Amino acid sequence: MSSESSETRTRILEATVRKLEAHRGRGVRMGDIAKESGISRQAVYLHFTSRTDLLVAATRYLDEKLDVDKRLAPSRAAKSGTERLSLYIECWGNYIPEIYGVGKALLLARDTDEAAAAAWDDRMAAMRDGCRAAIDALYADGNLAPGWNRQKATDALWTMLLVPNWEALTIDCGWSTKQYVRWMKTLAARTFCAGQVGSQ
Amino acid sequence: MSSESSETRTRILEATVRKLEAHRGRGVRMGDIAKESGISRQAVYLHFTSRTDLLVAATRYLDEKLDVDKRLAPSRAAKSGTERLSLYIECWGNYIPEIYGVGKALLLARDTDEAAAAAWDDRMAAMRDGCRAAIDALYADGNLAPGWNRQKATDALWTMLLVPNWEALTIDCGWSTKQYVRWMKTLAARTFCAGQVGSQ
DNA sequence: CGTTGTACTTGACACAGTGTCAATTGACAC
DNA sequence: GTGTCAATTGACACTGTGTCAAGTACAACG
Repeated sequence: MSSESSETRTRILEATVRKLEAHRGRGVRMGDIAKESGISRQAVYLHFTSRTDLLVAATRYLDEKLDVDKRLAPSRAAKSGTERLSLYIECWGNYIPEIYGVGKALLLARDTDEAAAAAWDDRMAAMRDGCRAAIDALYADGNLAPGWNRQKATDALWTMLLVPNWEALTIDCGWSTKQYVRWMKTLAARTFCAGQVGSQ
Repeated sequence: MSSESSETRTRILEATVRKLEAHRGRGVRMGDIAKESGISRQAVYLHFTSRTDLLVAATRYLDEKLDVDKRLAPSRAAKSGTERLSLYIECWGNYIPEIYGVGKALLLARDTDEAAAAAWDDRMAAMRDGCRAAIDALYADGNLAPGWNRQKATDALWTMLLVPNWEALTIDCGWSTKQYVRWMKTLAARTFCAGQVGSQ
């Protein structure tokens, strides 16, 4: 059911993404999505078994559409750990605003739904892999700042890059995503790269 | 109604705090709280107009019980900006785990309820005041690291200290609160204090 | 042409949780 | 005793999710 790709299914996914984007992931009901898709509420359930199922599918759909892998390529091709760290933050930082609505909805569903929690955790685990790869690259260069081991450094970097921090700085404090990215790069470099001092 | 202080009211608040603490703020229903208080569900509504009203009251109750003001005294009495920053982080960092359950419940209600959102924002605004005070003290000493203005530094410090970061490091990554506090102090000192280098 | 299958519609309904309402009980005070 | 106040009981409205059954529209196929 939720694995095939029909025209209607895509229309539902498009509508879901649109609605969630528009409402920042909050208060979007199955009926709203149905209306936006131009079909009945029940028809949505013909394609997705539950709200969570739909949210998860929408996340995957968006990932595909935005081509995460392609975006990550530069970071993977980096010549040094320092460069890799910087490029990874650049990539992820600019990705957050694009998935924010859908992500937020999943994050909210997380608190009542086991499956949503798993899907979100999966997502965060993937992001964590990127963090670990950057830290490992730094370590391989002998450039991981003293006082860190790879595990703890990965923990700290992963936490820094979590969505709520982007949310706080941009939505609550009014920073632009560009400012956010710039700051995170500086902070990470200063924190994890040996011999780095750098000012803001 | 929600302003007087009867014996039953206190019992409800105690029960609420206990339940939320035990379940980390998730999935606690009005009926559960009533049962925990040893009264009927409807009786709870005789004391609190809504779930949100109860949550907000529980937050205030807990604040009073834990005596926030007293805890903040050392930080306020600090002799230097650097010390103030450190003591503030110490205080807040150790406070988070004690209010986590209730805070989380409020944070979750925030997404569906206007009043809960306002209550939480209030709370965060208070925390932000503490951040601003620390940054101002640093600035007054001429010790705010170059590249920062007070506004942006307050934004950044406030974001660092937000609950989700504690949540990620302790609950998801398994750090102790002690480790968390130590790291936040180091990070903040290194980031905001002029001439500071410091290792982990 | 009729048959069959598929996608969708309509409307009813079960379920959980919040919040409301009305009638009742029990205790204590005057 | 009578009044008052706190609490109880049970019914109910409302919202949103998810299910179910019957019906419709349409295309493919004999």
